[in-house]
Amino acid sequence: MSSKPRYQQIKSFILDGIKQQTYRPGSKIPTETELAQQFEVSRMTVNKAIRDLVQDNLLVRYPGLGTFVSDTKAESPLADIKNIADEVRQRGHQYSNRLVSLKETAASETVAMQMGVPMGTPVYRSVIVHQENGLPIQLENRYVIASAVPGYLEQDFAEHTPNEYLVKMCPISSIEHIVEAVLPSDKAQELLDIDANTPCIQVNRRTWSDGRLISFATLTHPGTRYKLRSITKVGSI
Amino acid sequence: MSSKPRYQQIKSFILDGIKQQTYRPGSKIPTETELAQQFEVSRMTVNKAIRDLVQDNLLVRYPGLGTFVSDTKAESPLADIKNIADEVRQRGHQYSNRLVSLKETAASETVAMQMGVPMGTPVYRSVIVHQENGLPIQLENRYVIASAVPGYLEQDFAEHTPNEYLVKMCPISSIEHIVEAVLPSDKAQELLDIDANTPCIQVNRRTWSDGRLISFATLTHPGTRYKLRSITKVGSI
DNA sequence: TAGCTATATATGTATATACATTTAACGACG
DNA sequence: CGTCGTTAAATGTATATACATATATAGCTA
Repeated sequence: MSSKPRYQQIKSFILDGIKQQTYRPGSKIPTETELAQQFEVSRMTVNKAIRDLVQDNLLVRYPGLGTFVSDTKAESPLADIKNIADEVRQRGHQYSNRLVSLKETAASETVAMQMGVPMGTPVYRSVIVHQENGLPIQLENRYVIASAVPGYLEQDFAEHTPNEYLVKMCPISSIEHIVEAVLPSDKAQELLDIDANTPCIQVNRRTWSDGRLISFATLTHPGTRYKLRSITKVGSI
Repeated sequence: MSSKPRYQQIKSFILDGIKQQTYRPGSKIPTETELAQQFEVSRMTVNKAIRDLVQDNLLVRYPGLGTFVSDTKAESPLADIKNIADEVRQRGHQYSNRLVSLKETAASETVAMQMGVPMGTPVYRSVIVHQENGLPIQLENRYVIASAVPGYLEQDFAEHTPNEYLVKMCPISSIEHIVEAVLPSDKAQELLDIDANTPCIQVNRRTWSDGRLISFATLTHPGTRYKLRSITKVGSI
């Protein structure tokens, strides 16, 4: 019956303010002292809440000035993969996809391990083939923690990808990509219309929202049809 | 003349311990209380130092158990592949390499195109096999604009990688990575000791210093022995 | 023997307080 | 009119302390 920690409540308050546009990008949020008075907590508790949000890139702080809502969306290496639909359209090509499977299931042992949840936890699983000008370029096999994204099964993925729905529902705070080279499984060969000897890039992606892991996906691209590109600005060395 | 904050000194102490392998991946570091006594600071100060390192994915904490050095693969936002030597050593393994070729040459047509210089421009070319515990894990084929990095040929690459020398010589301002999946060339098969059907990740990397392109490299990893990992904080809402 | 119960240990949260550092703004002075 | 110094405001660092929570272990009990 323990309620959430006080600093979590303050985080939620600020997060809501950002979502509701009460605090707009670039604008100043109340000072630590003000929030401490408002919530009747010590300044250090407010400090912890704000520190967390700074870590998530939602706020920036300037000593002597105040705390402000970030206006820059951190440019992400591998950001391109994030929105394959946009990427395809940006090339002036036609994007389409084919929903192979979409259902609620219980986490298997391997899935449970990847997602750090108990075996049998309810998850949504979707299998989608993304196509560029009708040619399959990516096989997406995704698991989502059911409790985190209600309404996932009712989505129409013809127009919007599952990922687009995800980022709309919960603010993604962190993404992990593990990239490897593999040969395609039988199922992948069939769905991507390639033969057994076509090397593929496989991206294993996990996303977190506010510290909680909410999705795990494997994205398989035929090496002959797809490349990942990332440009990184380096501060100083 | 202000010295560094106390918590920074404690961070450095722990970081050094990790680098020197005093604290190995998976092992337990001293408790907050112990560190507080050792440094004669309050527990909260130690807490701050450790929190920072947890945020950087260098440590993981378990309530009731202790604080441990992460054993996950070097968190390389692709940019950090640059230091494969460190990455290997951080895993507690032995790094070595084999210099296959190192000489000055004139840019061929394809190289010239990749680097955006006239054909025949003097470049240094090096071919190196990087090894983890004696097993080849990366084939590096690198071209460097000769005028940008004098002394490149005289380097001893046994201890330091070409990349380490590069970043020491010129401050890298930008890095481009293009990742693809390929099957290895005959030469790559031989040097990496793999067969023709082993899928490989090939990273094509170009680096700029102060707006000028200074190097182009292709890094080939057997998919069975190497994965790229990247974690990205996202600021979206 | 299986299971329950302290108990010790280590991290997690929270408070009240103090002083340091950074920045903007105001005002006095030349 | 511009410059310098003071002050106020805000975040940054640090301490001492208290209690909460999570985990493993040892010992007791049925």
